[in-house]
Amino acid sequence: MPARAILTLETELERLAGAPVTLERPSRAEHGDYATNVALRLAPQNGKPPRELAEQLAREAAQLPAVERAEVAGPGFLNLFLTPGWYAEALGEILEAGERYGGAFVETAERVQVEMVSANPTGPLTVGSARNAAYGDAVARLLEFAGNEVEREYYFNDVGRQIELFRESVEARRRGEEPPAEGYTGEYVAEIAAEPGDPVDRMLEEIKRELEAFRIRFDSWVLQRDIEQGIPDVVPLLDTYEAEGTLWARTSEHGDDKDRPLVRSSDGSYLYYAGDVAYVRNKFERGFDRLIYVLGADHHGYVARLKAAAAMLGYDPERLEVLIYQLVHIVEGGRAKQASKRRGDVVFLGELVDKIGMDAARWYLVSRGHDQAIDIDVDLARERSEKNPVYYVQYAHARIAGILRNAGDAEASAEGIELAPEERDLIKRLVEFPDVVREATERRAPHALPNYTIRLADDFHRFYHRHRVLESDQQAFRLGLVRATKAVLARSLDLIGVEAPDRM
RNA sequence: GGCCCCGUAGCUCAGUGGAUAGAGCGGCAGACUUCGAAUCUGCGUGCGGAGGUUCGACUCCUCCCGGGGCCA
Repeated sequence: MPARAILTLETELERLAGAPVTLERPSRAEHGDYATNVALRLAPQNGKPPRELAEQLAREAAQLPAVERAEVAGPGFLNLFLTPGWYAEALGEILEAGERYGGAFVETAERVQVEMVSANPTGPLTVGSARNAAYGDAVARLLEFAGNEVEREYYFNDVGRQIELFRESVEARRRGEEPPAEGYTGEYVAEIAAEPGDPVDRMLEEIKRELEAFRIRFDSWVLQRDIEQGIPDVVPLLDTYEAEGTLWARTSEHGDDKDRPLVRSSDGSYLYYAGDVAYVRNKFERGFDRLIYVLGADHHGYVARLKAAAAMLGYDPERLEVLIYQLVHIVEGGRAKQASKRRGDVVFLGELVDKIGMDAARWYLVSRGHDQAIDIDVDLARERSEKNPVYYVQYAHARIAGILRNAGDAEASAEGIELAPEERDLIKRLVEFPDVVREATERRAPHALPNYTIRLADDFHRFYHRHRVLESDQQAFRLGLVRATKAVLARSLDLIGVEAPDRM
């Protein structure tokens, strides 16, 4: 959903052109404030040269109140230069909306569940889980801001081989014995052993603390044990057959590349997929319109089988969405390490936060595309953190807060008399925000926000250096401009779970 | 062998059909008696390779090469 000032202009141009028009920002200033390629797209069907169509459109567009002048360029682009009145309208819209600007754009709100992290409570959260958390939470925040109702869920194993192994490892430690073969040996095992109580419960408490500190609030914590109770009810609902002493689900009929085993006939024990299906059913029965799973790239095989589960249960598979992010690799001494919680040679979320800080950690983990694998060199983390762009963006916010403190209750306005290039650029950047948010939400790609925020901070810093806000001949307008900038910076940072400080 | 992700500047990465492909880091040279210098200004012969689609391709299609992952 573009800003209203853009939508209005597009609608007027559509009326003139008789075809859909989308405006884009040219990279070069001499190509105008906005441009459209509508003449290029229309030329083939009209049998006229694109430039001729563009010339006619330019003459008509120049009559619009928002348009100062319209020019034809290149193969047939229409370049528009806008009036101060248009800028005032655009800025007024932002000031009116404040931090709500750019949000609440969905046509029909959905009840969405985002299941994320869901790491086994056999150790503290790793940086791999932290990426899941940072990415999943940013997607959830975007969906909320868009106008949906979102719940965050954490699913954890409280039964199974790894859990038993973890308990045995801690108990062996308490008795002063060696851990079992393939058991857990990390330092945190000793710390848990030194305290009373069930190791799994303690670990789970620790994980909850870590996630809260990481600014993620979960609405529900679901136990594997509880979900598995639904298995006997769900198996009869599926398309199954018996072969090789096993009951199979015919998932290959629903887009999976092969069928999945459900029940071992010899002892009636349930296999892993049976639990997956029971969980899918459980989620749908709780009334969600959309289920989102956030999984690492090593789980990409789950996509087809989870969608097959939804289909077999009679739900539209489109309502079940699996977001896959690429893995985090640990690099130490220039060499990649094989991360293993069991052996303890892994980097934990807590260590990353200790080295680079909470804001830099959240920023860093979400600022790369989720399709991009991340390397973390922990030795370099602190050094790099001092140069993290998050501080550049936060500084812009703090600077504005300082100006507004000094301004007291001075009046702010959207009306500028004469607009400098830096003021036009800053307003156009703010006008981009609703599009950035919508696209980031629809593509489940929150990394667009850090990138946008850097450009916004950049435009602000440049403006700041060339123009005084207070005690200038345009104080009210410039106060309006920086106030709008502050609101959009704060919202952008909030969407990725980073704080927007008033002082640094 | 099948499937998924990636190859863009020295390094880390943006850019899912538009004009002369961008930012951060690193490097060099400048700017504070003025609202916060954690800032600003200037300096850049790069899209792995080959075909194809299009008025127009980093972007879409096919094949090849290279890196990561899952399954067999």
